[in-house]
Amino acid sequence: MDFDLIDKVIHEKGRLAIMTLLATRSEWPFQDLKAELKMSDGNLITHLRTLHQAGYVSITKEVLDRPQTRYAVTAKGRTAFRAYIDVLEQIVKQARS
Amino acid sequence: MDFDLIDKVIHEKGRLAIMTLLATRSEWPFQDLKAELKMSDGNLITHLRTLHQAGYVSITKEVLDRPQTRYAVTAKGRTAFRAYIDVLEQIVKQARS
DNA sequence: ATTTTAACTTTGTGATACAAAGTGATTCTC
DNA sequence: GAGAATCACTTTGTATCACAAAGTTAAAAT
Repeated sequence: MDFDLIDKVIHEKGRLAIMTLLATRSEWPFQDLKAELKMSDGNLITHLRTLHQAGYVSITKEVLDRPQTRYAVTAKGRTAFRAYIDVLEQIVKQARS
Repeated sequence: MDFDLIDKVIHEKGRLAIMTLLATRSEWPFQDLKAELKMSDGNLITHLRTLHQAGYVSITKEVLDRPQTRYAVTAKGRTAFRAYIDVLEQIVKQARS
């Protein structure tokens, strides 16, 4: 098992939680993520920026009633997330044997 | 899914690799761990100390031919590791659904 | 015009990973 | 017995990072 396969961008409690959420719906407004994750604004946005810079998350800014920024997983993000989950699965499998 | 269940002591690439190795045998000499993990002395020993301070790893020092320090998982460590692996499994399961 | 809300940015603290180099003790080699 | 080698550290330094708290900007509601 090569643990260097672990994607450090995803392998962080906060960002793993974000990616897991993002994977379940096509889009998430900032406020929803914040409510769900109970992170501070600063912390949440920093993680989102990190994911965005890695190309894993897209950002859509729009002003409807109030300004609303929506976040979504990109194709690249989905691939990376899937790969990360595969690695976790391998680790679980190995640990159970 | 509550990502705060993730044990930060184990949830680190290096220490996860160490725990995974330690779980496979009853005891590991320092040199064997080093050879297997390809970490620097300082990095390896720091992670081992972190694991030891958490009560997850025991240390046995002995001088045979050469000094040899052997590391092993404690009962507490085994429980924590199993719990961690359970969390990973939950994450995998959720991500796949 | 002031307040409120969303979405940031900035600042600061504290922890941590990691490498590289140094230390002390023991043993092997000559 | 002196010097080299080996093991297991420790120390030092750098760079990154998580996270909280407080400040900022812009738009909309009152």
